[in-house]
Amino acid sequence: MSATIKDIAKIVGVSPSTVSRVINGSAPISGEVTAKIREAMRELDYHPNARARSFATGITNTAGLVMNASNETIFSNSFFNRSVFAIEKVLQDHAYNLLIANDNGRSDSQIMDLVQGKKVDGLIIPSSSLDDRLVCFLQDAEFPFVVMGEPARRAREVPWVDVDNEQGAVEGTEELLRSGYPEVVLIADDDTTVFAGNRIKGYRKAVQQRCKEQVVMTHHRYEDLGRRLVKETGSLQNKGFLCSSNEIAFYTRKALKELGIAVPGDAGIVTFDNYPLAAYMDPPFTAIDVDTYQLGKKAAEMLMECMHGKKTVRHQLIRTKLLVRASSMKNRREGGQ
Amino acid sequence: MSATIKDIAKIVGVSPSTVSRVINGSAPISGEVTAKIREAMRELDYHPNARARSFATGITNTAGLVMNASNETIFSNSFFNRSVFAIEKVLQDHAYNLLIANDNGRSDSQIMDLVQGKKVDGLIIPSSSLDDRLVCFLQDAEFPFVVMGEPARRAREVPWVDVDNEQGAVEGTEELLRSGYPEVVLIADDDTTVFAGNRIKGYRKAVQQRCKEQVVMTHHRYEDLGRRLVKETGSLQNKGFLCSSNEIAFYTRKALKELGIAVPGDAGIVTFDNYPLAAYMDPPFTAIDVDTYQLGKKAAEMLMECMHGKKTVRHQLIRTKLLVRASSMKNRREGGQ
DNA sequence: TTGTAAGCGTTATCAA
DNA sequence: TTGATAACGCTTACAA
Repeated sequence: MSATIKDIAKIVGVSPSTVSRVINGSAPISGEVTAKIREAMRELDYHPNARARSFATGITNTAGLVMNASNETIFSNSFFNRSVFAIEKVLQDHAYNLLIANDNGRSDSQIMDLVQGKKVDGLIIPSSSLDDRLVCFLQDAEFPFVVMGEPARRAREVPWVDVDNEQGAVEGTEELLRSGYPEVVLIADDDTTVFAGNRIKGYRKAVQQRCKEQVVMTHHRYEDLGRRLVKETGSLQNKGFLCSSNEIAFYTRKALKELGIAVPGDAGIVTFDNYPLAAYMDPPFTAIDVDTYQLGKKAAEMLMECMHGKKTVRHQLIRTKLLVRASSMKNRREGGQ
Repeated sequence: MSATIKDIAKIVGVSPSTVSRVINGSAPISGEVTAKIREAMRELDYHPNARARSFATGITNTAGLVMNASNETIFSNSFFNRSVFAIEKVLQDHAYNLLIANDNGRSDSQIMDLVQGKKVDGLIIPSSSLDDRLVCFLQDAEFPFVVMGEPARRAREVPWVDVDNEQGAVEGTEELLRSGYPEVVLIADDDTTVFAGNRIKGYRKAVQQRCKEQVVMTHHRYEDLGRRLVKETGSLQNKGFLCSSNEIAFYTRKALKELGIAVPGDAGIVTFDNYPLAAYMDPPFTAIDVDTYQLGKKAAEMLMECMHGKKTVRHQLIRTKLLVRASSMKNRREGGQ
């Protein structure tokens, strides 16, 4: 068996509490005793038992991250990866561990189990996993948590971090207008999610009075996109397309090609999200990039503050960054890398 | 404060141990008492304290997954996501939790901390994080662990799961030969990693006697790829290219285009890995798909067995699957989806 | 600056 | 089938 605090105490000839105090710096101990204890710890290769410690203190030094795997997009998505990396880093800097749980959507929620079983001191939860019942539960328990993504309900009373989708849409739209496409069309899968709503809001803000609003919903179906675009917005010549995903952008570009409309030149494309896909398209897509590392970082930092009882900013938006590539230009410039 | 086992005991008028036995089914208890205890647990909304339990039993019911973030590719990579999802699922089915730790490569390793601090009962470690020192440490401690990816050293004495890169290379090569490209060239970033070595091995096995071996290393540099290919292998006409990554495949395709060589038709491409990128290329790339879900699942299952002391298969290869798309065909068939 | 002793919630050992 | 009692390793009043 591994050495315990008692073993150290015995060897040095002090009480266990003294050893504990040296380990935690929780009380002043004479230099001499401290040195002897340190020495003994090294000799016995002593390492504090985190289990025992967390049991004694009531603190686990662990935060939980909920992933929502019902949402398949998480996979094609570097979102999760970078966020996890960032979260882990922040936690580690505070000597916290990261527990990952999957929200299987069942009622015997794993999320509640983490709280009730006292397995974690705080939670980071995707907005897709947040329902009223869970919010009530967490609030009743006064349990620290942060939501990733602006939630559809109770957004005011719950702390969250999100990407500034509105700003991203504004910048994407303006890029197309600025490049010389007088009309900009927003193409999204649907308008039911909060993030889609925010993108539409930003788009509206940007086109306001400069051109007419044209929003097309794909409902996740991309065959026949060209014809639908023509039907809903008229000629595609000289239009800029603000696409809400790389996939939409791909099918838009394909539709335009089939209709003999050059990109860039005859039409421009800007897409949300910057997966490797975007840069490798022909032409490379101008993208509204989301810093998911930052998103995770902010979420973790906010959670750390919550767990330590600090009253702090409750909502944070991460700015997007426009990566200008060929697809949004107006005058075709071939030969660029 | 939340209810404890003692509260239940007091209400029902039994001893705490009896309550514990009902909870764990660790000894036969009369139906009547059992019912009363169950009832009381419901009434007080009792949930066992996992911390206390793990302290008492010495079992954390938690497994650790090490991620190696020094390896940037992890990000563009659905690898990690799907594997994590699978691992979490297996663990959850066994009532285990998943702890994520980042290997920061420093000597005060977080990995060792998990073991020494008794935070986890077992570990899943990427081969990139495995060095001799760590292996010795884990073996000395007789600590259960499984490696993801065949390790470069000590492969025989350590349990691991990996993708069958050799088989994948065989199938990819054969697809190109079968399609009618008499010469197949393998393009890889380097030959220093185990997985690259296995791919080369598979490629060699497949071309053996059917055509001459032509292996080109990019060393992660892709400008000028066309010229280098010509220089090292001669005319690119009628060649099949087995690319070790989607990125290589992209640049190969680009180079061929610039040289006026049609894909498919004049040349064929098969790529390892099936990121969204591959399917969205023009033409869509035939891909050697890696089931990372399966990889994670097997790793977790193997770990569960290790943790429960079962002697079991120590090495597992996950078969790859060839997804045939347009890029490996011989006769151009346009118009297909 | 240090020691004593209680306590954290659960399980496990021994008796009954 | 049940109950005492100790034990798990550490922290933390309270005393000294």
